[in-house]
Amino acid sequence: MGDRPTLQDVARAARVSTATVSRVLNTPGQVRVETRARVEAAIARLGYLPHFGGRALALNRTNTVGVVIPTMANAIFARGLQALQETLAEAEINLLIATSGYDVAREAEQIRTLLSRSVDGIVLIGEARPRESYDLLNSHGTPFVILWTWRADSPYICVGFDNRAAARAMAEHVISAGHRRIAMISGLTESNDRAQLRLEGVRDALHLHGLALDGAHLAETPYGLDQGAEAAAHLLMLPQRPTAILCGNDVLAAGAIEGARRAGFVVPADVSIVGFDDVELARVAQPPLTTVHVPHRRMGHEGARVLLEMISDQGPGHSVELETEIVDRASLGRLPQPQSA
Amino acid sequence: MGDRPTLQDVARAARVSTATVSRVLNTPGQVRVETRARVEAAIARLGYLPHFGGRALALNRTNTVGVVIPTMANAIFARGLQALQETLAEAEINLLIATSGYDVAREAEQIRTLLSRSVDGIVLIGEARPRESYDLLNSHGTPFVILWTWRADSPYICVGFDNRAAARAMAEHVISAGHRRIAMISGLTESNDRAQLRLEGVRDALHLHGLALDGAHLAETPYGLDQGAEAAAHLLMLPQRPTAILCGNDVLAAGAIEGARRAGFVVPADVSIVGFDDVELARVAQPPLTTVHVPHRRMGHEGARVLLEMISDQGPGHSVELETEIVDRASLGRLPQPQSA
DNA sequence: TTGTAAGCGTTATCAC
DNA sequence: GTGATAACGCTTACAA
Repeated sequence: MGDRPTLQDVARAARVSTATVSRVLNTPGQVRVETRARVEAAIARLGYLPHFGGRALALNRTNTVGVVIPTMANAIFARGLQALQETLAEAEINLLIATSGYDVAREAEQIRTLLSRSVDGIVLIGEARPRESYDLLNSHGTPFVILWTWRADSPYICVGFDNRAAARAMAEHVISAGHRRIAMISGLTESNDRAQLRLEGVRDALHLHGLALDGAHLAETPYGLDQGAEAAAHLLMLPQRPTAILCGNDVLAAGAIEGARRAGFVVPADVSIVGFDDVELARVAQPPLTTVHVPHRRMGHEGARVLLEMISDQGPGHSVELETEIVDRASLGRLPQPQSA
Repeated sequence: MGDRPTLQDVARAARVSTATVSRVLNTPGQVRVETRARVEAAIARLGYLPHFGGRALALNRTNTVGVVIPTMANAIFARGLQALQETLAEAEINLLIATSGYDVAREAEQIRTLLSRSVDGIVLIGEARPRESYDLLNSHGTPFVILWTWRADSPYICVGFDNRAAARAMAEHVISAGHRRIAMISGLTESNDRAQLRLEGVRDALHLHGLALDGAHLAETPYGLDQGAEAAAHLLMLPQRPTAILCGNDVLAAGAIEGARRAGFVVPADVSIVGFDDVELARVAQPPLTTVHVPHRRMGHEGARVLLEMISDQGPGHSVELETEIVDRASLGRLPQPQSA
């Protein structure tokens, strides 16, 4: 006990060579039935399990895909991962998960670790990272795909959606509901391209309608229920009180609803609040959140599929653009159209 | 590109032996400064990263801990994992995450995979699994800890809480609020000891008060918002309509609130609904859920700590019982005490 | 159909 | 301080 049996041990027990045991494991067809039976019996009796390190060394393949996500605490990443894993599991591939805590230096470190482990492929979130990380990835020739974002002219293989366009569409939606005094609670934008793009998308739409997001009406805060609540309370104290608050994700939005309620405002009668992501929280919040539905499961499945292709075909891979969709629930209210634009 | 540099390559480039390069990497103090500088330059220039497989073979250690959870789609596991990972990361240990989908056979398979990868330790959820899995674990001598459950007489190292006692306490709480017609929406109990224990705990408390949970008042369903809603709608159609519904977790409870509302009932005026876990959903639901707070972050941190001890000291490890706590929010209403028991 | 033996990239035990 | 060299467990020509 404690001393793990090796191929040698199995070979001895079955009175064959290690090569034969290896064949039983990998190409059982090449072994005579009786020999095979003897070997299999020995394997079972000893509780033998192949040694991954030895195999990795001999094969230069690990059947492992690595992924670096910002955090597992955000349900949307966890759920995307679940989908990713389901598809990888079908190909008998395991997932090595690392987190960066939204910190680029930590992410770079995690990428090194994954490469060091000879993962067959890597999944990353978003495009924003130092050149060195991309260089390292390329010099090792390890295929990688980027999730949660998609741009027409991205030099990388992306399986995701256009954050900017999606946010712009949501802002348009809010504007066409009659809102003019609009505020935003954004996630931290530093080295988070999804947050940046969503903010830009909102700005795009406002600009198109001759509106703007002045500093006072933009709150930037880490994702969290409390942070959303606090930001909303603050925005609602402003002299030019917003009639609608766009949030960088559903957690912030759910928090914002709570903050608004505590400050004595009724959603959406007094203030409209919309989210982004469409997680369970959006459906449970009261009023239920009008939000942008992100196809997180499809993203996971497609991402896995594309990466698997790159791994087996050694091909360049291809990006996939996924569609988002505005889910109209009840947190967005309609305002009478103002007389003058 | 594509062909990863090895220790040999670095050694050649730095005009030293592989042994010296290895020393620079592992025990830099033993190498003369100038030699070290030369080697480090070569490492940087070549973009060398140690080969994990080779190292695993030579060291018989992988700096990896494996964990098998039912699913990442449930936020509570994802969050527990996040905490687990934070503590492991401090010890430079990586997490290999596998999911079982609440299926014991798949879990057994995943345990084999983890052992095959020579993980230094394993984290499992709950105690319910076939003897063979435990035998395999023991025969390999790989330390493991069990999370999410704790029993005084468990033969395993557990870092968790007493699910039965916690559920009993919640049921007592509901009873002492005056409820007598009580129903439960449980998660699937087959090979899920947490779900079983929570159900038993509720039964314990009811029994103590001369009450019982007849078949009609017990719904067993997979975790999910829709499942909770459906189960609640069904229970509320019963002739002996329950005044309180205990749920196996917060997702079911949040769904139940939705189901009750859609069926025209007001929570908690018409029916009280309580949950278990205390995830974000509980706070966001309207009315906010009265639920059992599970210290998922502490569980992750403590679990990691205990496992790390077992790995380094080779000691037997020790279980840790964590306390749960009832969080009173607004989904539990008080009923006038009935005249007769 | 089976066995022999080289090689995968690292670390560790020796000498020097 | 540094260099040979023998493990570590596995796969895979090549031989038999």
